[in-house]
Amino acid sequence: MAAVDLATHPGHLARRLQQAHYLLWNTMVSEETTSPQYAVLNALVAEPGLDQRTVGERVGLDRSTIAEVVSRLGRRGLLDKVRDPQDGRRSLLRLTDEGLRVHRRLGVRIARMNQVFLAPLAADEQAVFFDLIRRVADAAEGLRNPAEPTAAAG
Amino acid sequence: MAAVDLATHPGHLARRLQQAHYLLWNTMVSEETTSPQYAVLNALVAEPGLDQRTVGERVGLDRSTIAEVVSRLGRRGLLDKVRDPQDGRRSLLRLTDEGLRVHRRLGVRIARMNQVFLAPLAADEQAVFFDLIRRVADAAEGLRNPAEPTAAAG
DNA sequence: CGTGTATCGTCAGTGCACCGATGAAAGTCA
DNA sequence: TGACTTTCATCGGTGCACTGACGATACACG
Repeated sequence: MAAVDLATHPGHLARRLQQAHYLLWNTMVSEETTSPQYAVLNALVAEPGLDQRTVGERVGLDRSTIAEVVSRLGRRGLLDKVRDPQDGRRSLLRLTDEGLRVHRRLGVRIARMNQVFLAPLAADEQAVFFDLIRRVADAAEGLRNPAEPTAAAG
Repeated sequence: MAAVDLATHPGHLARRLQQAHYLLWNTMVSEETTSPQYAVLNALVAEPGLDQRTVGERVGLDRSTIAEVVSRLGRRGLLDKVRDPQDGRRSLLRLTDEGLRVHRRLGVRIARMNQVFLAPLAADEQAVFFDLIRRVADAAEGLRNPAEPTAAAG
């Protein structure tokens, strides 16, 4: 009898939070376009013509995963993918008109969903919620990327 | 140019948080046993002989997923699975000695990992972190399960 | 008793997410 | 110029997570 309470395990809570979001997205936003797919569309709205690897970095997807997501978006005609003539290793990505349209259409629905998702928290609590999660996620990612040697690094 | 800041999207943060945890788990806890698998082991330590569906409910996994997780744990000899003689639809689960051993061994490593994971937050912030995430996740799950009609439901 | 309904587990299909290996392209340096 | 190293994309493998459909079992009602 040495069972622990999973509610005190941040990893378990993180997984449940993500599942909850997945369900809400599926019902309130879209059944075709997933949240990671939207993140890719959004990155390409901000910076058209970005290369695939950098897009992955922007949205937090590794090389294998971004390749699959891009492949699906391409199959649906939401983006175009061309080899960089300057650097034959890179794939440059650009949204199609349809891709732009999908991105714009989802924006409204996502805003509505976020309201529902965060409804249990008061406004000031929502700010704390964002801050705490971001700090934990950033720190954990920092453990992976051994810290770029900036000027004042020891 | 109508790109949004993904840092204001709770779903995106939830995904990044979970990925960060996944990486930390992989390096600090175990490469064989995943966090959901541990959750199942833990549920069976608390309540041996539970049926498969209820275990899934306890740890937040749907029927399909719990079936796969249980299958992997069974293949590794960490639990036994028998048909309920009272109800032929149910599968009853029970940890083996090896399953108990794995659960006990991981406990220490998980505690260490949680410390590292939550290190960026002060003690009182950690409490808030748990509270906010749990409230959001619970509420979103509640939207799915239409609320059991308790005595004072309207 | 028999028919209809609900529940449990499984299976097929889709999608995210990681690792490690591989091959192509680019850059470095002797 | 030729060999070494790095970087990017892809591929194969594993695992989590959901949906929808299916068969078997159990239950409830007439």
